[in-house]
Amino acid sequence: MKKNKKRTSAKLSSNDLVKLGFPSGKPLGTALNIVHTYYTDLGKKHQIELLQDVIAAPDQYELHTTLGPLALALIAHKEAEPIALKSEKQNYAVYGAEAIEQGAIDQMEIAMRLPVARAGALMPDAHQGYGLPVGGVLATHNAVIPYGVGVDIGCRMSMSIYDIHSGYLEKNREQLKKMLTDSTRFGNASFKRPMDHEIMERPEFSEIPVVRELKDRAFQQLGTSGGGNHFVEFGTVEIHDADNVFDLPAGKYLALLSHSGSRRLGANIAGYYTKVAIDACPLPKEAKHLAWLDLDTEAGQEYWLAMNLAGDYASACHHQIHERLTAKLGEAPMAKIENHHNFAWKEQDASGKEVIVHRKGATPAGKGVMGIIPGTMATPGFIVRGKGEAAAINSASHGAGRVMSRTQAIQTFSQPQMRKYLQKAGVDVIGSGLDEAPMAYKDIHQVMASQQELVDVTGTFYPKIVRMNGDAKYIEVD
DNA sequence: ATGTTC
Repeated sequence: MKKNKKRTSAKLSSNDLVKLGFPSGKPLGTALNIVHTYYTDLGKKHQIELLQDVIAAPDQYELHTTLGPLALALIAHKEAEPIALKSEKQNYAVYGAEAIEQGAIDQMEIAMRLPVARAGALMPDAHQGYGLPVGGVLATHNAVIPYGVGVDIGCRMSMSIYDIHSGYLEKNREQLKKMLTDSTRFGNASFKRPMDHEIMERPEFSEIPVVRELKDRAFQQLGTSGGGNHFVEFGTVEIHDADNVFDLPAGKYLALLSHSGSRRLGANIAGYYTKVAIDACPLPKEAKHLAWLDLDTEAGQEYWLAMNLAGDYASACHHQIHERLTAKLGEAPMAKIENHHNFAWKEQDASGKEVIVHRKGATPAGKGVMGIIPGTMATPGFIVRGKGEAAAINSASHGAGRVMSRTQAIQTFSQPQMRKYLQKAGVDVIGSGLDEAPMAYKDIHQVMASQQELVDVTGTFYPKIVRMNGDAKYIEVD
C-alpha cells in the first residue's frame, strides 16, 4: 500500500513511450500496462532498454510470458493497412471563415475525406480540437466517430425563465450569489448527499461493462457542473417578440442559465470507445483521431447506447441544478429551454437518407428548433430558433469561440484588467480564472452576424451573477 | 472536457 515516492517518479509516462516509438492506441496502452504491472521494480533505465528490445524485434517476444501481448500488439499494428482517405478535396460550407483559425479548417478538410463522410459544415465559433474541430458538423453513413462527438458527451445549455421582473436581480444580488454558492458544485466538489434521479435506474448502467464501473461516481457527481467553460448564472432575459414557442409576452425576466455536461461518466465513455475505434479502424496518422465505429458492430451499438446515456445524464444534472435553485427562488419557471451541442443524432439528409450527424460544439438548428447560444460571462447570449439551413446541416455555433488558448489568456490578461471589464459589464463572478476572461473569446455579435442564415434570434440573455470553477474569492468584483 | 493517464 505504502509506495515509495522515488519509485513512482521513475514511472514511465505515455510521453516517454511515444518517444521510444510506441504507436498510440493498442501498442502504447499495452506497453504502459505491462511496464506498470510487472516492471516497476526494474528502474526507469532498464524498463526503457527492455521496451527498446521488444520494439526492435517484436517477433522474438511473441511467446514471452509478460511481454507477449505487447509484441502481438506491435505486430498487428505494423500489419494493419491504413484505410485510405478520399484524395480529392471535398466541399463543405463555412460560416464566418475570416475569423476561423487555419488549424480548424485543416482538420475539417481531413474529416471530409473520410470514406464514411457524407457532408460537413464549419460553424463561426470553430477552433481546433481533437479529430473533428470544435464547431465542426459532420454527417456520416452508418458510422459514429467518438471524437466527432467530443469528450464531454451531451454537454448542453439549459435555461429557466421566471415570471419575476428583472429588477428583482439588482435588489437581491447578495441573496442570489449565496444561492449559487450553496446550490451548485464545481471542480472536484460534489454534494454531500446527491439527490436521487431516475437516470440511475437505467439498464445501461448494469449492462455495459465500461459504464458499470462508472455508476458510483456518476451518482456522486449528479447535479454538479465540472470545470473549464462550464457555468451556472443568473441574468436577465429579454424576449423580443411574442412570436416564440413559449408563448411568453415580450418583456424582461429573471433567468437562470447553465452550461455543463456528463462529467466523468461521459469523459470516460469517450476515452474508452475512442480507443476501441482507433484499434478497429486504422487510419493515416493525420486522421487517426477520426476513427469511427461501424453502427452494425457490437462496439458501435454499445457506444451509441452509452453516448445516449451520457447525454441523458448531463440533462439530469441540469435538471437538478435548476431544481435546487428554483426551490431557493420559491417560484416555478414559466418557460424552460434546453439543447445539447456535443452529440451524434440519426437524421435524414436532403435526399431522405439516414445519416449520423455529429455536432461537436454546434447547436442543433433544424427549422423551428429552439436553442441557446451563450456569449461569455460578460457578454450576451441568445435564444435562437433554427432556420433549418441544409448547407449548415441544420446547425449553428455553440458560443462565441475562443480567440486564444487558456494558457495564452492567462499570460495575456491581468486580474485588474478582468475586474475592470466585469465591473463595466455589471457582472459578479464567483470562481473562474483568467483563462475564461471574456477578452479571450471572439465577439459574439460578430459570430451571430455570421450565422444569420442559420438562426433567428428570439431573445437576449444578459449574464449578471456568474459562477464558474475556481477559487471563489479570486475574482469577486463588488 | 477529465480525479489532467495517451
